[in-house]
Amino acid sequence: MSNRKIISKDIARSVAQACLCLHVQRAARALARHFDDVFRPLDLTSGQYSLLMSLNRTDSTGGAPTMGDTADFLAMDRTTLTAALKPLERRGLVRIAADENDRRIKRLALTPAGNAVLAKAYALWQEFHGAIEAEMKSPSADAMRSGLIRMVEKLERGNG
Amino acid sequence: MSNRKIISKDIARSVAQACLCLHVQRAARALARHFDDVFRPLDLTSGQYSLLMSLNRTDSTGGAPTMGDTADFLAMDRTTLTAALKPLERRGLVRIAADENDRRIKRLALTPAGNAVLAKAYALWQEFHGAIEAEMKSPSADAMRSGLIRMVEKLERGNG
DNA sequence: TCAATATACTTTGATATCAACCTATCCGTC
DNA sequence: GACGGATAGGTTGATATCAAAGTATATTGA
Repeated sequence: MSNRKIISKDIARSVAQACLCLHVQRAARALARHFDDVFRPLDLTSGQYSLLMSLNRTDSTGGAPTMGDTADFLAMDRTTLTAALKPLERRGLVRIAADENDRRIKRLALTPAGNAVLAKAYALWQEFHGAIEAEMKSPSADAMRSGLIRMVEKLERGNG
Repeated sequence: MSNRKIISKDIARSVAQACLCLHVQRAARALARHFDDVFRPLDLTSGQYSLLMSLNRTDSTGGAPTMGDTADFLAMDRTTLTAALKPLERRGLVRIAADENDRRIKRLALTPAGNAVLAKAYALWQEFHGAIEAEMKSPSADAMRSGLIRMVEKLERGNG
């Protein structure tokens, strides 16, 4: 008894109800599939949409977003971003250029083609994202979103 | 003006605040990294933990969980599950066997080794998951979780 | 019976994800 | 300038993710 080596079905049930990891991953997969479908006419995934949209930002100095900057914003490993940019650069949607003053830094920018695709994707996003929020009723979506944001802040602070 | 082809920084900012896709993916990545760290001593990822824990269930007929059954539970594509099981089966943590009556169906089960690893992982999970919930204050974690669950239900119902 | 359809799962190919390790550049100090 | 440490990214290898197309088994209907 004291040296319990087997997880009972009751424990498994309670973990399945409580585990944030499980529910966040489930939601991530279901949402990604949904928006992958939405953006399929543009040959864009939901992750690529978030990445392209994130390039309309400035870094802490007001310049174009950098690799590290963007990876932090997306709560993504820097090496994941390197890989994720490759198909977008290959398609000519994103331009990557070394900073003039610090050759270590790479600055990311949307090309005109990237901007055009993003504008079309934004129209789709508005339609389908609005539908989801409407179905969830706003307060519930808001509570979920603020919980997610707070959780990421706390998780990232630890590793920072 | 009417044929706007460029996403302004203002629009990008509002999308970044509102987009559930972005915030759920961010949270999924941050949480996965965190629990990957937690489970690293057991050479287990957070996703593998959820998968192993999900095998302590019964399908709709009361039998051992099947592939499709488990994929649905995790809101995961069936082909993803096929791939995810391979390292676990190779390590001898999971056993996969064709159903006696319907050879199409594969039934999944934890091996004794799988159960032992899962029991150790569960102890770690309790400790670190409790800490996250405590930091978030319970009502906020609860609101987030129920929002996520409701969202997945609605998303999966559509595709069914 | 047997042909058509449906169901359960697999394989392949592309992208996503991260850890571990590596390279290039900058900065401070001597 | 040269060394040492710090910073910014890249590469490799393993797993995760899904779509498209495929295989095997079961069911249904003529």
